[in-house]
Amino acid sequence: MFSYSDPRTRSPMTPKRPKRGVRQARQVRAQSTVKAILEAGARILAEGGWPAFNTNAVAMRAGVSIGSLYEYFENKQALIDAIADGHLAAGEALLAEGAARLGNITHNAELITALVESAVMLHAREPRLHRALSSEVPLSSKVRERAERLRQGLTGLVAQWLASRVAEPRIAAQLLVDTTDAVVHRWWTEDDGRLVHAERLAFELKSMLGLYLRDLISRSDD
Amino acid sequence: MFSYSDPRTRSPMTPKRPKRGVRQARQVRAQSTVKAILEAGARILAEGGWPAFNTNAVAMRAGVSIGSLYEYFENKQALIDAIADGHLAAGEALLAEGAARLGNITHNAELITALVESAVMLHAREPRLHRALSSEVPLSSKVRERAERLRQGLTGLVAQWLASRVAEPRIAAQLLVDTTDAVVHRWWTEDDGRLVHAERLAFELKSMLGLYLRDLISRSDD
Amino acid sequence: MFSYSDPRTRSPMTPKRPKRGVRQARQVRAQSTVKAILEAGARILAEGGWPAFNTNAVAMRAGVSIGSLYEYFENKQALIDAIADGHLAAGEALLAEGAARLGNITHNAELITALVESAVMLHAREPRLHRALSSEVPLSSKVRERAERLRQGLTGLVAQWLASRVAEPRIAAQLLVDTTDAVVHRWWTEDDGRLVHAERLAFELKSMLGLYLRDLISRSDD
Amino acid sequence: MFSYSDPRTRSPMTPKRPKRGVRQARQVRAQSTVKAILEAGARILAEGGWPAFNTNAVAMRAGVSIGSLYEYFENKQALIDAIADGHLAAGEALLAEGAARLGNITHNAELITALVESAVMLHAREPRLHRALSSEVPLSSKVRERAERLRQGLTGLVAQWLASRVAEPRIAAQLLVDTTDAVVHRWWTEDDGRLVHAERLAFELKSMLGLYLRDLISRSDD
DNA sequence: GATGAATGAGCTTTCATTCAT
DNA sequence: CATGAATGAAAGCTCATTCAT
Repeated sequence: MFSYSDPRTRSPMTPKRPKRGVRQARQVRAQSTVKAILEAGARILAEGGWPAFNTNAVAMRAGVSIGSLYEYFENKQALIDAIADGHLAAGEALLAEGAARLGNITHNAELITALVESAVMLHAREPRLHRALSSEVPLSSKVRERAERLRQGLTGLVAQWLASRVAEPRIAAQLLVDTTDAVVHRWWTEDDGRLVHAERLAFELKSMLGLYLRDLISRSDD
Repeated sequence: MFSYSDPRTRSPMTPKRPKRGVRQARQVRAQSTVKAILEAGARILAEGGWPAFNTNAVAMRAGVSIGSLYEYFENKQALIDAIADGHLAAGEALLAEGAARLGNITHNAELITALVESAVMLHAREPRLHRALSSEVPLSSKVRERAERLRQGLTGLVAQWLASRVAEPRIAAQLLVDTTDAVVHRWWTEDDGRLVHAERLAFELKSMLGLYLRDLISRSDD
Repeated sequence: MFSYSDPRTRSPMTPKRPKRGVRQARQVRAQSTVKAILEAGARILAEGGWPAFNTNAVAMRAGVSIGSLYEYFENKQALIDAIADGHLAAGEALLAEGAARLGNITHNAELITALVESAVMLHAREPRLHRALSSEVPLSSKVRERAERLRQGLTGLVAQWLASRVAEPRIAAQLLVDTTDAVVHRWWTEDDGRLVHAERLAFELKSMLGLYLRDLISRSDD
Repeated sequence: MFSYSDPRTRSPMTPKRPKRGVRQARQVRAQSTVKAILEAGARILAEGGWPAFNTNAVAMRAGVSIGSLYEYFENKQALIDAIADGHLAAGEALLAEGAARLGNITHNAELITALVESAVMLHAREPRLHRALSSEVPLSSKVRERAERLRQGLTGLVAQWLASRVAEPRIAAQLLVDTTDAVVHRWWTEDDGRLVHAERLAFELKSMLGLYLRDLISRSDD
């Protein structure tokens, strides 16, 4: 559900020691340090999972001293939260796009396709990192809430589209979204993406969701 | 997907140092010690998750010395594997039952219901333990393979039932099984089971799976 | 104000991990470990002061692993509190003795002498440790309260003796006690005990306190 | 015993790198920077004690970069020594004043009052800073010697006044000075100045010192 | 001279594991 | 066999100090 967030929303970007007269030149260096740390953290998480994720390893991998890491992240939790935040931002961007294009969607198939495609997009980019963040890593409640909000947002979007077409849009939306996300999640995380018949399964998934959706609409036509 | 495994498959059960000239009495005591450790471990995992799971805590909770724990389990990994094995055994039992009753199932709805009910059953018993084992805890490849085999077994069972009814039973079975498991997993692990509309959602899930299944069958009738 | 306390009052003596069926044999080993740690800590404090007092150094000096230290002391604070407690216990013992002998004291001079002698006794034993504990070391409020209670106890004892002799025993007692303690403290901690004229000064101190006391009594006789 | 020291004795005041062809303007700026740092340090020490005193915090509080701090103070020790020096200077000023007025003092009571009042004055201004400097903070031997010299100076002054009146002016002076300082110190540092009966106690202290002094004089009259 | 990002030694604490009793 | 005291590698984090800009 995720990629690197725009700096405005990223609080850990500001060092603890407030600096007066911050200069651009300095900021550039600092920005790249932060970026290096976040990327190193993400890579370590993707490669070795949570057990391999320790602050010294992240700092070393980022080619930065441990002190610098703690200059920009209050503690380990803040670091993983920042990484998760970056990952979530990609999902939020996708959601925003989806919201913009929602008006153009008229056919069931389009909705279903958009849903499945975006779920796949989200998982395909960094499957191992995604798995680590969504299961192994203990995220702060703040980040968990943000992820939940993202999920609610998506469900809301789908519910909105369904509103004029089915009797209980909320329930239907939740099933559609949960099924899509859960199934895609499983396919991409189990076996480290070495899934056989991925295309075929995605087709069947869309087919199943389509059947369900059509049935819902016909039910509410009565 | 998982009760405590039969002793035959559990290697750590046999103490490292061979015992000479001792029997029954000792063995009984050993059995109960092992059982106490496994239960303590499972309870700790269920209550505090992976972060709370440390060997000293498990030994203490089991009312056993840390030395005894290491007498029966080579290391921490062997312990969690044993706990996971126990959990898997429950799933395997359910699968065996299912296999036995498969012949009696004739209607789609029965299959779907059996599938969803058993998934719920598996998750409902110890949701926190299940979550811990299926995401937080780093399991050995051996255990992961056993879990995979269980999944394959279930998929195979469903595929077998479908074989005479649809064109591509394997693909269909995988979608049915994955969807059921993934969706139920999500519902039971998100929010610690405080899911709203759980009944309603389960109904819709069955409805969706039913539609898909009926469609598959009709497709292959052509 | 202080020596090593009797085990009954020393809470950190019990390891964190509660042990069932504690055996005597084991206890002996544990006791000596705890003692070694406390003594090492006291010596380090006495020799290098608070800056030199770090848990690794204490463990090493005690000939014990750092893990053992944390087996018996929850954290660094608990360790210094335990050391301070031990030191306070000596003072409390002295106070108890004093209380027992109070009835036998009839002359001013006896009271003054007892006061000054015990203050000296307390400081003479381990001047550097005493200084470290009473100024450099950040003690927990619990220990500070205990020290305060000890002081109050002594003041109370003196006040009690004065009660039948002077108008405002509480105020007088406080001045006597504070003066004695403060002056002796200064003499013993400044210059690391290399005080010249110590005897002479103690004599003068007693003389001064005696004059004050006699005056107080005569004042209240009017 | 202490205000900010005269620049002649303060070596760290001169920046390490010699400045060529620059004057006044720079020097003024440098002076104010140093002053800001010293004041920030004093305030931090007064508010949070030694544990809160770290160079980065001082620089920030002074509104100065950490680099600038190290431009003017070789290291942390030099900084705290400079702060202590400033504090000592206030005491030295008081001592100088006292020396000037010593000739006008003829009555015992005047001496005692001057002694106690100046002790109180010294402690009353910044009790927490005073406590921090006189106990928590590890001062260099240089500063400790300067403080000792101040004490000796005061004792010498009193001894000088006593010289024509008592037999052993040095001993007597030391007891008077030590008692005053020690007792006032205790009253002002214990309980952060929330002392009850402060007035009353000061009165009694003066009374006690006066009795002692009168006795000394009468003794030497014999 | 000033800045503040960067450094890394050093400190506290945890916990899997061993081994003497 | 059972015990639990002891171990020590490893991880999180701080802060005095440096140095490129």
